[in-house]
Amino acid sequence: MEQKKQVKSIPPKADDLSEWYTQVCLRAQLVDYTPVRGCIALRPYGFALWELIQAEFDRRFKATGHSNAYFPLLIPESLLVKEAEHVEGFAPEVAWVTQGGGEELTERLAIRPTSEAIIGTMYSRWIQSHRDLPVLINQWCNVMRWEKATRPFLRTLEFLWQEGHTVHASEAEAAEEVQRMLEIYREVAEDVLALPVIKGRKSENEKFAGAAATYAIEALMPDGKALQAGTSHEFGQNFSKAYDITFTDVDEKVKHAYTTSWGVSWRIIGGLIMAHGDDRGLVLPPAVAPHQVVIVPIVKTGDETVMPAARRLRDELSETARVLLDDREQSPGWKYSEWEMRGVPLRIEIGPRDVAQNSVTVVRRDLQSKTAVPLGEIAARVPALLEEIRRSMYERASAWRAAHTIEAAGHDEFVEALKRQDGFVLAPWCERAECELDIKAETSAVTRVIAGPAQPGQTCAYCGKPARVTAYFARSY
RNA sequence: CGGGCGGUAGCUCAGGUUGGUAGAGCGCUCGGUUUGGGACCGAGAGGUUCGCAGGUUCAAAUCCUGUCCGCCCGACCA
Repeated sequence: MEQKKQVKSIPPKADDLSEWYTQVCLRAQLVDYTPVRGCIALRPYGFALWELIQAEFDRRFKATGHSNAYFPLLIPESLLVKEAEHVEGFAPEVAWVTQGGGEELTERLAIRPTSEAIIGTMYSRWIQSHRDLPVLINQWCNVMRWEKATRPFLRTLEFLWQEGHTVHASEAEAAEEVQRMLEIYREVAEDVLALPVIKGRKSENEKFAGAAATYAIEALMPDGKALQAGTSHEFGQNFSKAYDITFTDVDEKVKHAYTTSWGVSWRIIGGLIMAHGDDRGLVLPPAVAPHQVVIVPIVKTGDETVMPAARRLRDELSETARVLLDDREQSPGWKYSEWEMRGVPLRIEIGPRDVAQNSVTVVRRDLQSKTAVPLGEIAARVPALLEEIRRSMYERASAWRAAHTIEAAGHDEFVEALKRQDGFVLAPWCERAECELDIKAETSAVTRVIAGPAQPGQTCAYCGKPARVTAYFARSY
């Protein structure tokens, strides 16, 4: 019908992912830029999305015995520097407070880039006996890292995240914790957010500053770059020695404990946006969509049947889903575009024709499919439809990732695949740090995670030395 | 941090080279008609004067210098 575009649309996702991404973030009203460089404002719709994601993680943390707590934003420099590798890793991106109350501070205070230092310090006071262990605490908070290049959600100076910090009597128990939490990250990413990820250990170069081992989940973005969507770290006794976290064990000996930390940030929202969005805008996974269903009434002048029917429908559906009845003055077409941009999974159109036929028109955001559904059946079908959308989104993303993951064994094949920058390249690798740096210099790709041990006799796809592992390589965000 | 581009109404942008005192479309407000894919008509408001600070000039949105912010590429980065 009316094809003239009154409102500027966003560029096609495939043409310019960066611009598309920025436009979707802004026009879906998730975030806005602020007068502070690199710091975004989370608007109500974006914050609602974050709260729903938080709830999915938080529920699982609690179910595995963790409690939430809160620690200071400011960390005295003397505490931060106690773990040498840790401070070296974070030093370039720490912001410092040097004045307070109009006076120069005697010791400058770091704005936390992460809280190992302050939490470790507190733990040393709280733990004396093996009976005090394990300590299973999580903190939801903001942190700050002085990044040079920033983008909404993916890399901002200040960001919201969660950091779990646990203490254990044995290395084995700590290792188990690290895997348990990594699995929760995978579960939320895949089963809730429909975001397929690979799970594995990080290389020496890529691991967390001060960690004995780092594990991560990595998602693949449409431009072939990998996005680290969650990390879980084994610290061994590195931090317990630095922060003096000791306990008297059953054998009456004083021992250093084993600690872990694990974190997920709002960066995962950036992953969702890029993985699922399309040329019309955002496509949200139903489980975390602030509005799972939007009802758009089509009211002709003089009609008195549509609005009451729409309100009844809203009340009925609200028992099982988050429903919004959009009764604003704008035209129906305007609302369709608006809610498509904002990623609402299901739209229900109800007009005089529907009312007359005792049905509604249901439109799926992921497929843009329109179906007439009898009014009497819609309430029962919404939950199933939402689940079907999640499954369909996951399958589409999985298929895409599978098509962009290749195995390479020989040097030329490996280098060419990485230079195409088209996705994950799985290859046998020697696990040497120098080799990884060489690969990066030539292809700008790095290891994302180590999938497992190499087959006996395999050689490194890049340098030809004996392979120790099989690793996923890609460029990264 | 290096290279490139940009900043003028809420938004998208024109004006700039040839300095002369700021415009369009959309949005917004009011009234009316409308409403099945971003409706239409009429009236109206809206810029401390063009990111900010200096400079040149009788005169700067326009020229010069610096600076801040944003975007892209690169470097860097759990």
